[in-house]
Amino acid sequence: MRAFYITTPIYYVNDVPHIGHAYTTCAADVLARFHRMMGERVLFSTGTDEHGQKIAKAAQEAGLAPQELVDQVVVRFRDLWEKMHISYDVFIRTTDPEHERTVQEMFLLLQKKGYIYKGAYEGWYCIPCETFWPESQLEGRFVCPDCGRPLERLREESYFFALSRFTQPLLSYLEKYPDFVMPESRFNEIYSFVKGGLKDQSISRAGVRWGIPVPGDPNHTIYVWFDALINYLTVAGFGRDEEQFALFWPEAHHLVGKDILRFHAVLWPGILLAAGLPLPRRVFAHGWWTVNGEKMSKSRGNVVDPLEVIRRFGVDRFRYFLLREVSFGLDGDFSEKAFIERSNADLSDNFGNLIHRTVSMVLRYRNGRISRPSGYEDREWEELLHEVRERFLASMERFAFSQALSEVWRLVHFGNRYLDQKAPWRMAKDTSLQRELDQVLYRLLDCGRILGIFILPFMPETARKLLALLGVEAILTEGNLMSFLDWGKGPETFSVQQPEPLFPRLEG
RNA sequence: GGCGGUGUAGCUCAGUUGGUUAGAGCAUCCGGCUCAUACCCGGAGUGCCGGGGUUCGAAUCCCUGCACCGCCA
Repeated sequence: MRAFYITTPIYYVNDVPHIGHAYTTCAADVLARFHRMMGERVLFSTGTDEHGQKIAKAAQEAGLAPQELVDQVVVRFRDLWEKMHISYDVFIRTTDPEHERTVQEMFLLLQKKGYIYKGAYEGWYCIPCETFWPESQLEGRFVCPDCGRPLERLREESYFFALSRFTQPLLSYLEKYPDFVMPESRFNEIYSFVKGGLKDQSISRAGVRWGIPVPGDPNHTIYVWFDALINYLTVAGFGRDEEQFALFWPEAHHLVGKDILRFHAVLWPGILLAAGLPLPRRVFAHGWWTVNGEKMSKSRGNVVDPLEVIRRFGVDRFRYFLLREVSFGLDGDFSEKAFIERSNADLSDNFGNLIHRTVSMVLRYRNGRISRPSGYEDREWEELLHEVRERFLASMERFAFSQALSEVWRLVHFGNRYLDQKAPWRMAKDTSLQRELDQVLYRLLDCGRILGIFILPFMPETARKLLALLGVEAILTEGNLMSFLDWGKGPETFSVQQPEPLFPRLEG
């Protein structure tokens, strides 16, 4: 049985969840649900990154112990994922003992293999912020970019990971697997970055207490990114569950924001190569959301709260908008106007209304029951579905969610056009056309059933409602839905319920 | 400054290896329908950043100019 391992980054808990977190996690959820729908073994993980100086400082300011602070913020993430219908299998926290053990194990492994050495880290340091700043971020002015106070040149003992030794192996790997980093523009960036030569990476901090101790040298804690990246191994069962690890690790897919691509596409592969482990199948960097054309920031006060969007518009409208509005990988803009227009046009007018008018006619002309009539097959429908399915699958393979959805909507448009052309309301008045009326209505119900399957990964709640409306929700217990994605795979007799609009139009 | 990318309809974008009259959605205008959530269907449009080149043929390849974006320094 095929396996699929999909991860979100673990989110840093110095921030409460916003639309960016929701975006990545939603996309990961769609992939997880899609691969489950195809009958694969799926492992879907998300979680929180809880160590580091910033957390310790925030806790101190709040008068809490670091662990108390992170415990509080974690609840907000878990709560949002529940409300967004995120079907994660594992919620990992970097403070989990299991994870801390894995990180130390990896540290020891790389040390044993000779890829970790002790050296000194020299840079510009802000004493109040307790942060090192690389010269490239200082623009020639030696003041702290955070607080504006003067920096001091400081030298600190540190453990280093010999990343430079993996420049050539990583370059070869990128050449061999051009799909390793997606989209292509990001691949090019990473490739040229690696080509420029990699530097060894400091992977410990001497002054930071809130972190995982370096094995055998408790004055040092492990650098947050080394700590964080290894979460993907912890989840997969590294050093703990060999069977699970062998199944899922080679099938790992990482979804990341473009800001953290380099850690995932350079440092992380370096660590894995050093450890002698396979690299993930894919690292996909998606874009950012602006709000009403402006960058989202706390100081502007324009941060979109996903809970608020869900409360006002419903979870499936939100999920649909996130994945349909912009093509995955590009930046997008979130605005109420765009949200309402997208939702009304696609979900209410085209999709919801097609279902509604179909079911209404089945109720009106056939008391809600239609048996599969002979000769209901239709070549045009069949050809369209086969093409849509093929292109849908190809799009999903490339994480091209927006394209996948627009493929599905070709069926929706065809359904509406078909209804207009056939005009069943006229057939109903002509006793000689009763058989044809059955054929038309059955095709449309079957189309609704197939739409329900297609949208299941994207809008699970709506899919469930739709399939229940058509009386075919039993299909949801099937392990592999792919074989039901064809004509006539529905029941011998459709028995529909009284319809409520799936997506009432929103007032702008 | 180096490398990479983008520039297509009013707006957001798609255009596979160069091959008929360049597409989609939204917006606009006109017509139709009445099963439906004032929805849906049909039609009308307008367009390949500027300049030069290769070719029987260029949105697609090459050169150049301009504008914008990303990564790096």
